[in-house]
Parts: sequence; structure tokens; C-alpha cells
Amino acid sequence: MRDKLATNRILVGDCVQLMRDMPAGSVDVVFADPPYNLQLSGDLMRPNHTRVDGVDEDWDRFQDFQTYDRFTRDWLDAARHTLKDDGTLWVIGSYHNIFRVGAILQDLGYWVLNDIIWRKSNPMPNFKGRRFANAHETLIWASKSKDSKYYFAYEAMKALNEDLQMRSDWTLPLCTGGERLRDETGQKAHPTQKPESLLFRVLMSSTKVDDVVLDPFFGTGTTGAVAKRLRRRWIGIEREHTYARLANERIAQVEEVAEPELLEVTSKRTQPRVPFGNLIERGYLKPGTMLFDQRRRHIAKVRADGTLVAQNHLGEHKGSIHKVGAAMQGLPACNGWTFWHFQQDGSLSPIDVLRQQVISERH
Amino acid sequence: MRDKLATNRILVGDCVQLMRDMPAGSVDVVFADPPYNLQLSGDLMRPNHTRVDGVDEDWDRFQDFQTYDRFTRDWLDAARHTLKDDGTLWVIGSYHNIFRVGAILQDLGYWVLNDIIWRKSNPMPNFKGRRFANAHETLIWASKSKDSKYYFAYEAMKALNEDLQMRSDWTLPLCTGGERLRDETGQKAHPTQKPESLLFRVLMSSTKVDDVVLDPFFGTGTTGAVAKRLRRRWIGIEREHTYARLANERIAQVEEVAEPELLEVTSKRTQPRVPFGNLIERGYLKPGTMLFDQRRRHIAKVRADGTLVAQNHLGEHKGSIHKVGAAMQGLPACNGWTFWHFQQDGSLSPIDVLRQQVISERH
DNA sequence: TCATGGTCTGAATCACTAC
DNA sequence: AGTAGTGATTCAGACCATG
Repeated sequence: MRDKLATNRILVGDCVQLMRDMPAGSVDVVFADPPYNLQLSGDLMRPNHTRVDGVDEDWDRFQDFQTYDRFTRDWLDAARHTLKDDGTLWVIGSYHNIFRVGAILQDLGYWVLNDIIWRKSNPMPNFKGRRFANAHETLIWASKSKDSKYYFAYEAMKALNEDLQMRSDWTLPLCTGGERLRDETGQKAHPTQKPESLLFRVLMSSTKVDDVVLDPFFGTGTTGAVAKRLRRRWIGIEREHTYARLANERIAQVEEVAEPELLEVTSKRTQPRVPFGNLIERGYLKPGTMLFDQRRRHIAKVRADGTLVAQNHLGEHKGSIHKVGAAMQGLPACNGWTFWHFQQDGSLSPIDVLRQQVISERH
Repeated sequence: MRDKLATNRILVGDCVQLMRDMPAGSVDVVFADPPYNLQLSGDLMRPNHTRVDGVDEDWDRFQDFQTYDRFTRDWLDAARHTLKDDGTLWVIGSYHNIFRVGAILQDLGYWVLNDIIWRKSNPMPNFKGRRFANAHETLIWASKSKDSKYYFAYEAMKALNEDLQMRSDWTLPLCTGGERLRDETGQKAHPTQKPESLLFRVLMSSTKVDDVVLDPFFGTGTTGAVAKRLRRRWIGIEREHTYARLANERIAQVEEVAEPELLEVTSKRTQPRVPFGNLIERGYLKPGTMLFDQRRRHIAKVRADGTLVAQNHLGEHKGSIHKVGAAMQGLPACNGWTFWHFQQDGSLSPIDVLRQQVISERH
């Protein structure tokens, strides 16, 4: 069976049909980046009156949830047919579609191993201030069934993460700059190209050299590019000729690495900052607590939302610890963490010591 | 209807029945931490051969996905009955159940606003090294329907995050130490007690002072404790008397934030509107006064009826401060309050400061 | 060559009121 | 119910022009 499987090539056509035609149990890993069913309506403008270039391609339009569910069930079922019994499936999505994908793959008998959060270091903001900034996407990693003996490169993942177990949240930047494929006019070639760093971690964690990776929504071929670099075999399925042509050109330029395990990794473990508000949420400081500068010349009161309120001869000042510290001193700027102190057993300590406690909790 | 709703108390019993009996459209926010359907089989052992004290309660056992789905549909539907049209729902879960919860709530007509990742700073490691360390849980935030005018404390969230808009990933520690409720023998009283910091952020972002928060899986009452502290009204539903008793004792000890004004959040959106003409009526600006943009590239004259007149290479423009500001810049829109400035002692100030004076005069 | 400042952009379910 | 008017709203990072 194995040698019948043509790898390292793109099949152009409908992925459900093409996967059903593949030999059963021939693929080690499926990575799928299906349409998200975003249901966007109308234009979104930035505050500077420019238009956001959103996803409005035909392939992301579905009549309703029922239609999307049928589509999802079909391709997940066909993908299951191609998978070896010990193979695993990856799917990436957002809150628009990921719940439906997850529930359907559970119904089909897949066994969820992890849900993984791609925490974007540079997401698009929420321009209208109506929701939390949507700063992540979700991947589901699942084995073909509950009892399958799937592969997981535990040690490699730990090494990638400074000798700490790799967690289920990955902080990685978007695909921008030189990595982003563009057409002749400089426009992005594909609206949802994924960063190679994401596929690197997916393939390093769940495949071995020479394993076969199938991507039924190949797009511009990020999966193939990273698979080739890591000496995995790959099969891409893509409906649109334009994307397939771009992917072929792209992958042709990729060079394989001699020893994948020696690859240098961009592990951007950027520690999230600690906002002052966290100290209140976590009970280190209560709303109403008084803060002082070191010599007790200035005094401010903590509010529930993490701002301070204080008064001096110029009037009342409300805002961040930094802004109020600056205003009270009549200075253009101030580091509130070292300026403001809290009282403990009669003596004053800078609020920075509380921040250090929060950071140390995080390891 | 409002005064019929008994708040700040725990109802002991089945949440589906009790929610159905509540008056329709009476609750501002539902926060739910339902059973996760963990499907643990057998005991999990640490490397040092001690047993992990996992969730092994009767209430977390369901025969199959179908049974869990029916349960989920029932309580989500009953919760929808209690919600005001502009109310919102929060649900927390893990990959065991969150896909089913998310898909079902979408099917019921809820409209997902965000999925939120609770990124645990101190998660339990994966002891067997067979998966990624499960270091997060997922919350879904949804409005009752697509068109509802839900409440979101955008400015408060931004303030909590040092003046950057709050993202969809929240890094917070587990509930441990003194915050964790324990029984007489020192055992944790509830296996899945959530940290108060998590509820703080949930309630600060989506409720106002005196709003009603309903928690149908109340457990040991974290939602009630934080709601009381933040001066929100709360209703808890809990099936087990033991948990309800512990929750009552716990909440009785909670102190409300002493000064309600510390809980106030300010938002430009909720300020009363002031027509520009009011500034002229009240003598803040005289007809004939010249207004400028910040760099003095544009100039306009105030007319007695509260409109402006200005000229540029495209011709003469008359109309509101916004229309004329937009026309002068060749933009589709413009906020005239911040664009136009008046001269005072040689320096320019935005006319917005005059609007603020009018608002503060009115209290 | 380096520092600085302006511009552009990324899977986005992104306003509300009065007439 | 549809339309028009008011006026609220963005973060990180790459790239480019300028000094």
C-alpha cells in the first residue's frame, strides 16, 4: 500500500472525493485549516477611515450552520479513512467554527488529545471597542480513536520550551513581512496564510522523518513547505488552481535540512506583562487601599478597575499608576511601579514587590 | 417583575427546573461552570506513585455524548429563558465538553461574542509525558441573540490592562492556598473551585453595579462572593446541600467594596449628548468665532445656528461640525468635537473641552 | 550607518439614536 | 422598518522615507 501512495505533490480538486479515493490507513497525520465560516457582513473601518481587508472569498460562505456541519462531517470522515489507526488529526479554527468541528469529530470517534491555543503576539485589535480583542485561534489535536498508540515527541517539545513541558498555549506571531506570499500587485496571495512557525511545532510534535502528512485545505502550501524542510512526506489537496500553482512554486524553493533536531527554534516565550489591575483582581490590593510615595508627600486611592484617584492643588487626577504618579509630581512621566508604595505593618513597600510575586507565581 | 426576583440567595435543587420557574427576562448575566464530562477512567498516578485527586463525583458522570448533549441543551435553554434580551451568558469548560456546549448554544440562537482563554500560570503538569500540558480552560461569552445590545465595560477592561485593550487570553493562577475552601479534614471542599480573580474580570467586564448575576452551578459560591464584593446582585442554584451551606458561610464573610464610587466606570459612550449649538446658546462660543484644526491647516467660522462654514479648493462647505470637518479633510467621516479647536490666549484647545464643561455643569 | 517617525496591515461575526 | 446623522474607536511589527 505504502508505495502506491504518491507523495510530495498537490492534488487539485474536491478534498472529500480525493480523500475517499486514497488508500485507507495510509497517512500518519492530517493537518487541516478548513474555512472558518466567518459570517462577516459589511465593511469594517479602522479609526483612520481605512477599510479592513477581511475574508470575503466564496469558499468561506455557507448558507447556515447545518450546511457547514454537513461539509465538516464529510471531510472529517474522509480524513479518518486516510489515517492510519495510530495516526492523529490537527484542525485549526476560531470561535466561529471550532465548536462545531470539535463536536463532530468527537461524534465520528476521534479522541481529543489536546486543544491548543495559538496566542497571537500581534493580533488585529478590536477597532470599535465592543468586545475583547480576538487574539488567538484554537487547534484541536485528536487521535483516530481512544485506544490508538499515537506518536508524541515529548522530549523534543520540552527541549523547544527551555526544558519545561510544552504547554497547550503557544505564543507565536502572525504570518507577515517577507514570509507572506504576495501576487504581482503586492496584495496578499491568500487571506489566511498560516505562519511556518506554527506548522513547525505541529509537525515536530506529532510526526517523524519520512512520515506522511496530508493537508486537505492546502492553500498556498505552508504545510508542504515545512514538511519538506523537516524531511516529512506531504500530500496537499487544493480546490483552486491559483493557490496550487503558488504553493508548488513556493515549495520548490524550500531546502531540506540535514538534521531536523538541530534546527534552531524561535521560541518566543514572551512573558505577558503584569498590568496593575491584576494585583486587584488577585486580591493583593483592595479597592480603596491608599498608596503613598516614599516620603508620604503624595497619596492616592486604588479603584476597582486598576486606576488610581488622587488630588493635589491642580485638581483631581484619575488614571493609571503611571499617569497619576506623573500628574501628582507635575512631571511628564513616572514609573508608577516604583513610585507608589503600600503600607504594611506601618512601613512602606513599593507596589513593584507585589508585581514580582505575580511574576514568580508564573514560573 | 423585578421586585418579585429574590436575589442574594441560594436555591437548592435542579437548575433546569428552577430556572424555568423564574420570571422570563429577569437576569442580566448568567455565569455557568457546568460539569465537564471528564471521562476519566481509573486512577491517574504521579511519578512518585501518589494518586492524583481528580474529579470523580457522580455529577460529572454521563453515559455518553448524547446524554451530555441533552443535559447541556436543557440548561442552556432554561438559562436563555431567564436572560434579559440584552443579557449575556458565560460558560467555562475544557476540551472534554466545550465544543459540545459551544455548538449547542449556537444552535439555540445565542451569538458568540468571544471565546476567552484562561491561561493558567500554574497548571498541573502532564505526568505521563504523552500530551501537551493542559494549561488552559476556555470560556465562551455570548449574547442572547445576534442583534442584542449587550453591555461591555470596554474602558474598565482597558484600564485593567494598563491602557491596552483587553485581549481574549487571560493569564491568571489557579485557586490555591487560603482562597481554596477546605473541609474539616483539610481536603478541598470542591474539586473545581474557580479563582475569584477570574470572576472579578468576568463580572467587571459584563455587569454594572446592582445587575443580577445567575449561576446555575453555584458550587461553593465563587460567583456570589465576587458579585457581593462588587455590589452586584446574585442568584445561586446548587443541587447539593453541602456545597450550598459552605457557599452561604463563605459569602456571609465577604465585605462589599466600601465606597461604591470606586466601582464606577466612565465611558464617553454613555455620557449625555450635547448639541454643538448649546455652546453658542450658552455663550461659550460666539457666532463668527474662528475654529482651526490642530495644525491650523483648516479654518471654519461658527454660525449662529450651530453650523460651521468653511472653504477649501473644493468649494464652500456648510453644516455640522462633523460634516464640515469631514469635507475639509476629504474623509468619509470626522469627529468634529476633537477635530476643531478654538483659540485661547494664543493656544488651541479642542471644542470637546467646552462640551465637558457643559456636561459637568449639568451634573 | 543609525535613529526616528510615519505608514501600512493582520481569519473581524466591531454603534447607536432619532426621525 | 429603513435612513440619516452623530461621534466613538487600534496594537504590534515590518517597511520606508527622512535626517
